[in-house]
Amino acid sequence: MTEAALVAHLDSTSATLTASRALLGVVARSVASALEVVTLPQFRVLVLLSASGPTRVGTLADQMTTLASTFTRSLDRMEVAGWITRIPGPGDRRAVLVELTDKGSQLVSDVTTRREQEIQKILAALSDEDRVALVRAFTLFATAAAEPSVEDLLTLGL
Amino acid sequence: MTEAALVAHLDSTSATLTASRALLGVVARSVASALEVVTLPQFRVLVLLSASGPTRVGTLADQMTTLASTFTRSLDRMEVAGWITRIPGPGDRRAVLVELTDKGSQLVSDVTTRREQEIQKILAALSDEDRVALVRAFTLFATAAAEPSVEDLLTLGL
DNA sequence: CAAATTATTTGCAGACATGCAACTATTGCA
DNA sequence: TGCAATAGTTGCATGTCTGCAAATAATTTG
Repeated sequence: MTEAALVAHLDSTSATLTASRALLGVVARSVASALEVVTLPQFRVLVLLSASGPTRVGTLADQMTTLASTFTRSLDRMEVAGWITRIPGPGDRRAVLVELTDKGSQLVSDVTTRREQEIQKILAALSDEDRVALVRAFTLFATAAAEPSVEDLLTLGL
Repeated sequence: MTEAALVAHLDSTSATLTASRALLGVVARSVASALEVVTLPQFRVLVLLSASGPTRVGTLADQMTTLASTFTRSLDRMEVAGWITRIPGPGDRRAVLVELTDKGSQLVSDVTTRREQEIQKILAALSDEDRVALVRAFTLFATAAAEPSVEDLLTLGL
């Protein structure tokens, strides 16, 4: 690698770090309001349900990397609070499906909406030309990066 | 806004959201290992200390938006675990400064290092030309996004 | 100098998550 | 049919965070 290329390399790393911080700010702000009414682990459950629809207790517990016993009790609290409901599993009568209530669904979509709105506001500050360049750059990056796993994203609550 | 511009706008939002997921995956993976040895609130404290150096108990408590009483006890645990030390405040003998131990400092820098390494690996897959475009685009984005506040970043632990 | 203020800690109480072990209900296999 | 495996819940114990009120020590103000 030439020296110029090396410098560009370091430069791009730092620019990426900065962008990641800006992005985290957006994410954090969008989630903040939800975290006033549910805990982070609970919000993660809501996000999983929002993405996958009604899911077995055990499956969710696995995805959350918690013991079933822990998870059952967390579900108890979430059910009392009205974020989810338990419905009998189809076929296997041992299984229990967890389903988002309207209220739970709303909470997740509020967060998503807020996030999208803020990103649009940011993008609105750019010229059409810059916006095109940005889309290309983000796409390049996303392509080069491995698709993040569910667990990875859940670490941060989304 | 013309219809075409509107479409481009929505398009860039979705591209940004997609890339943000990749970027967040990187951040999440970098933090994950730390969260095996400290809690999220504790890691936030370490990050604050890492950024600002020795800081008063009260100042930290404010930044963490927790009561001093809660915070004192959290510090107790962190001190026992060896992440921080308390040193007498200079001048005011009521004050107590919190300072990172080498161990605590190391934990934070491990996370940072891991994140930088992964970003570099991703960027290495790009051509020099693309990398330059990316630096410019990410910088644009970070600039257009308001600088995330300390509280915003702390919401998610960094 | 005495009184009010400030910085931190401690007492007390509650909510949530975690882990291990035991228990119930239901399935599936021999 | 009978017994092992599976899905989920419950008992019990612990660790962490959170909040309010009161205590302690040191500083500042009148």
